[in-house]
Amino acid sequence: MSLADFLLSLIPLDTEELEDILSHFEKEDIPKNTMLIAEGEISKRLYFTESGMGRSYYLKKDGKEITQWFFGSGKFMSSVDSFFQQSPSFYYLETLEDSVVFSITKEKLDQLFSNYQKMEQLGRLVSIEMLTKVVNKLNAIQFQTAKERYEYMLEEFPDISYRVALGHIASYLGMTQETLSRIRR
Amino acid sequence: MSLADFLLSLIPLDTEELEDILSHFEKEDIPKNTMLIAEGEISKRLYFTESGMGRSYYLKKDGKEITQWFFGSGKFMSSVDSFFQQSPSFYYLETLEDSVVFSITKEKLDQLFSNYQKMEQLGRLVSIEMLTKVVNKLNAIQFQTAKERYEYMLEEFPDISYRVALGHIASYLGMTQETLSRIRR
DNA sequence: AACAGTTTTTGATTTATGTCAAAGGAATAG
DNA sequence: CTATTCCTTTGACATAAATCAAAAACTGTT
Repeated sequence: MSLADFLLSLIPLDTEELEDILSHFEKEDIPKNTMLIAEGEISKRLYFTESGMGRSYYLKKDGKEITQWFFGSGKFMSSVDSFFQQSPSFYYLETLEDSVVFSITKEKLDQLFSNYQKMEQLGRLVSIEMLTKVVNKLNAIQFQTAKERYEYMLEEFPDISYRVALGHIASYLGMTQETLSRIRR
Repeated sequence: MSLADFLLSLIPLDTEELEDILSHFEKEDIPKNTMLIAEGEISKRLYFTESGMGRSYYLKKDGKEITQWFFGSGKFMSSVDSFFQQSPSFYYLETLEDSVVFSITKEKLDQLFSNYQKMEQLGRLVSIEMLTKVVNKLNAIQFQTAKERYEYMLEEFPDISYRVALGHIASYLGMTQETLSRIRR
């Protein structure tokens, strides 16, 4: 999904406004397995995924990677708190496939927020959508068996299950790779 | 924390604006154990908690209550998706203590959003703060032992642990009451 | 103060999932 | 095309936490 289509699906914009807003973003082609943000860095850019796939993850004390979220086409990805608070990121962000993204800096986004009330509104709508999804995942994780969690994932993100490595999905769902492998069989 | 203080802590407002914004809210005294929203209802109001405490919860298929979130002083409470999408609520919302709240309808809030860009901004900031907290909880729940989860709770919400029934906290943390009781000892 | 109801604690047992280890498959690079 | 590395599956065993059950400690009400 293109950024223009995404914007228009949430807020009405005339051609001029749309052009101006898009001009604040930069298109980038990013190869798979590229790190966009590392732990401890301050996230400089927010990325809109036009095509491809990314994930955020963090490292547990024992060094294990825990996938925190997957970002597919039509989604914004970033280390949310790091980008908005300009604080060191707790997460890594990387592409899992060759991706086309539109990125924007915090300064430019703030310009958009102050120039367009509609962009504030968009920010609010996107945040609430994300909040709802995270809450859904939390409920799924918190009181369901490993099998039910995998079924939740198949429903909520059907494409991810075959595009992404098993280990990434397992940690996303809060279980080991071995358990997920047994469930799938 | 009063609603006025809360607003001013996030966005600058002159006296007139503040007065006007506050006039859209209604103050209510709500006794403890009052149900504000039941499952299946469409949430009519968003509540700002000035004092007291509330929680949202849902029922599993087996009838067990799962606490989804606690709302203390200075927080907005509602069934987020139900209120903003005006869809049937998946959650119950109830007070756990006598509470003073300021409530607002969706129509009035939308008026505020369109009259004041600053209110859109506030909506965005509040959503992102909530998103960050939910993500933190998710991380805590997903890969920590029951004991570590309880410790996370003591840090993040120190007051809740002694104001709220054990069973409510246990389900919030994704464990049984018995387990939490053993951890506490 | 005593009762009824609720909430918390304690004990014994079961179970889902984690851990460790190794083998089998698939992907990537030279 | 072959070798190296990475990813997935399978097996045996360990363990944290759930379940079931009952006793003990609170709480509020008459």
